Amino acid sequence: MLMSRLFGRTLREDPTGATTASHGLMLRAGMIHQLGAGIYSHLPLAFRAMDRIESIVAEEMDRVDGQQVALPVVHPADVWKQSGRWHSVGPEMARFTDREGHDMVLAMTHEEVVADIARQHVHSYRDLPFMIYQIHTKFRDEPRSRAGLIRVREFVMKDAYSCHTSEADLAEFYERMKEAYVRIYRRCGLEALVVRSSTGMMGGSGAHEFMLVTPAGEDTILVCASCGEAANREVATCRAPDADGAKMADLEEVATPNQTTIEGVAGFLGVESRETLKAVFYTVDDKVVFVAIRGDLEVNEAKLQGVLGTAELMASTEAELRGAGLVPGYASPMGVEGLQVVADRSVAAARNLVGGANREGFHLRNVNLGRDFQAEVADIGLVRTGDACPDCGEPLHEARGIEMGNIFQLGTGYAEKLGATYLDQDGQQQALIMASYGIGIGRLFACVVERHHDEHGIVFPMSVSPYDVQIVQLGDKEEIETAAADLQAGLVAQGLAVLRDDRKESAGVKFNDADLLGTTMRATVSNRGLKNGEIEIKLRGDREATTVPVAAAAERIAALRTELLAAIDPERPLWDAAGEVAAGAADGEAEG
RNA sequence: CGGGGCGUGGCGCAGUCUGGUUAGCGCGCGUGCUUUGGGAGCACGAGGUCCGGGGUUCGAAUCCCCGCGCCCCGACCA
Repeated sequence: MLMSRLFGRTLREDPTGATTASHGLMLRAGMIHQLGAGIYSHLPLAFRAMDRIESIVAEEMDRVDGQQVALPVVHPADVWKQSGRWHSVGPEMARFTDREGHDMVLAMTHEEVVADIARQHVHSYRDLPFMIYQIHTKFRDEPRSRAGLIRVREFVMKDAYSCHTSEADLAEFYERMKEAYVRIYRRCGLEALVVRSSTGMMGGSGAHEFMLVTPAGEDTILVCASCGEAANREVATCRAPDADGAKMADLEEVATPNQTTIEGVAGFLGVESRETLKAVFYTVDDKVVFVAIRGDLEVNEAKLQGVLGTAELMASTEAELRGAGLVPGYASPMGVEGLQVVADRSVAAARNLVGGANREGFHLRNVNLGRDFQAEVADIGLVRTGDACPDCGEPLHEARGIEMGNIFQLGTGYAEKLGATYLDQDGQQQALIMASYGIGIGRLFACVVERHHDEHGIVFPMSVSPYDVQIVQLGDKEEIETAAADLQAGLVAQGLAVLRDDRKESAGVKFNDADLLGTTMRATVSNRGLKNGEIEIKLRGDREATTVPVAAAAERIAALRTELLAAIDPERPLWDAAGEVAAGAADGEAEG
């Protein structure tokens, strides 16, 4: 490819609104073009990089016996109604009606479609297990897209689905997929931190996410550096606080005029916030739920959703509280009939807290769960840095991460709802046990750039570089052009993807553009070099260049590519992701 | 959905508060000459529904009203 013919233009300045390195660099390199909020076109360079990522993904999926398919982007709503997600999934699913007035759906995931296929193509345990995958476009009408390709509404995703006859078989395959995912990221030059995660709208029994640790991330993860426990904050747990052995003191009403916040009450009464009872209210199915937690802690709504068995948590309005017999700012579950009360473990462990008196302007001292009110006790606290690891008790560390992929154990839910069954060895009809696995290709690409760049531009790993080598020819002399074209032909003959900068631009412009685009290898053909019969070779990530005789250049560069690819060992960690969290890397500045 | 910001040649911005000629600047783009190892110089030139629609006014990029779009923070989220 000639640079003069390459579609897409480089920019000298970051366009407005680029807040992350990957977004700014992709725009400056002319790789992406925004059509609307969270909707991007991929121009040639991005397409090529993503194509290489897709090849890596496909190879690893094939390696664990996956079979590639193509599933529809537009679905009749029927299957979604059968699974229940037509109703349970919110406006992030795009819906429309076709000309006949039938409800239709733009695909955001494909569990239903796979279950539908399975119910017609899988009849016997002999057909199982299997895994099929596709690399295809998804649309999710996210409430808020951000940061270039990191969070978009339309995106290319590798989604895979496996079906099994037993939980044990699923668990075994799930581990194979986990390894395949880690290999994919390593082959793209990234080390993933595997964390436990929420099953979210997928449902099911367990899930993991693959995080790139970076301050540009939008998820918060908690990691134990000593035992390796790692979880998304949504599901993170910590050791329960030790029970306070103090004796229960008598209830005592105290006046707390105009003190409706934890800080206010604690300050007014001269106690610590951890000695108070925080009340939070959610309305579920038109009923107010009273949620109690120690005053210095926060409620984790994802965990609370699990306890309440609902996906819809709405903060209650003042009117709803009054309707339930509660006094906002001074609320107490004591003496309120028919109120569902959920208390965090911290409340069960504590003694003699300060809580509301359910009377305007008054609080109660020495409130104790069990004696003064009853509640369902659960772990609903938001875990923070320094909390004790649930496994080993050492302090947990907090960091930001980008979710590069996720895997879900779905169980039999989808198969049961859609009637995807098979006959087992005993002739009994059984529901398929399913799992699904996703990787956003564009986001993974963004992660590569996020992690591999410097102040001049992208520094592509060999495996992902849109072109293997960029030839920079300096000067417009005939022999330069000829030598550069010969080198290009030689490299192409060796099977390399070559970008040759044949433009009539100054050396500075060409070098800067080469740095910006990030092509892994650079070959400079210049008057200065040709005088000695040499061509200069430089890796984008290296400071120093080397020279080789013109005649040997193509072979040397091809060999270099082979070496660079061979150096990628998907079995070996690229860096210590957990240690990085413990070191606070993702709270401070970005990595190079 | 709540809060904030922005919308002016391809990109980055000024001008808007305080209405007043042909709407500027830098980069980029075209042509010519000179230049060619880290974002060259000179000259000439092209390129604009000032987001859209109403309104106020002798006169609107500028003031008012109603929309639309995009970005950021939060909520939410595979």
